[in-house]
Amino acid sequence: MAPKHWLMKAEPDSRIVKGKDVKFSVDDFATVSTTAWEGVRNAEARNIMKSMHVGDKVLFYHSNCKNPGIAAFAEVSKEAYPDYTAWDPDHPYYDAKTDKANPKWYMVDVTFRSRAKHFIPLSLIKHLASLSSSSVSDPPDEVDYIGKEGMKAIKEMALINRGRLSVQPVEETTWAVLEMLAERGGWDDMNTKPSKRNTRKVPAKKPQTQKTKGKSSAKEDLEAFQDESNVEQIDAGEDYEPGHATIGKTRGRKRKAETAVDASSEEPPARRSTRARN
DNA sequence: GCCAACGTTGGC
DNA sequence: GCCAACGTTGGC
Repeated sequence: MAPKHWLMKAEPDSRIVKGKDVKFSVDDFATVSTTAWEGVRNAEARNIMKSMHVGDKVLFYHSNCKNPGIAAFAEVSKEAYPDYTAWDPDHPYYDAKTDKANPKWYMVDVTFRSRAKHFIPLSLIKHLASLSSSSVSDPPDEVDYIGKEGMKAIKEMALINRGRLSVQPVEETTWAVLEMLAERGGWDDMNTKPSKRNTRKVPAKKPQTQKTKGKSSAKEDLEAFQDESNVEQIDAGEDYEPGHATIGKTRGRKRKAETAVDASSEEPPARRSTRARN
């Protein structure tokens, strides 16, 4: 089967959780070469990882930092196996509600391939996405090489529409566009920042209740991640065992959140938002 | 550090 | 099974 494409977020800046630094930057990644993507504690992201195969392509994304964006290219090097860090009480992402007899959290191994020659800032991606708000538009001159199709592909990225998903699918054409951007660059003199005014502004603010809006959009593509079928227990220590540097350092995967979801059995199909938006 | 967006929990 | 309250993500 042709390799699929994904985007995975890590935090390049230091952040201490339970006394441990969860930072994992592109430099850290290049140094260790292969890392166990532990710490994902969101059911949808976990299910997506379970659907990955060796050889699938991964975009390594810098999140929760000054300049978020795509920093490197990587590849899945080991399919999903139980995330043993969930059972370690001292680990930043320990989850008391899961046990070895019935693993709840999984991780894959990801191997570094190359740095993006031109770091692709989220601000550029968002800027391009905003240019074609309604109809499909031509790209700015600086990145005209991505074409209209490239603009469309970017606009449909989960990164734009599902901002909080830490592990997300990337369409093949979108991958090609991003690869091209990383290779050619050209936007350095472009103003991709939203400019002064606060883009996130929303009219009347109403503390709660906002969840009502319907953004139904791009979650359709996320279908097919239900999985069910339990990846059977695979021993976690094949390439490096717990306690090894890779783990000691911990990366900045997603934090906790989530739970419930499966409880007794494996989750129901594609549960993304449970409820939330409608 | 703020806070909007949105995912999760728990009462009913 | 709905939905308000709460907690987290992550851009800015």
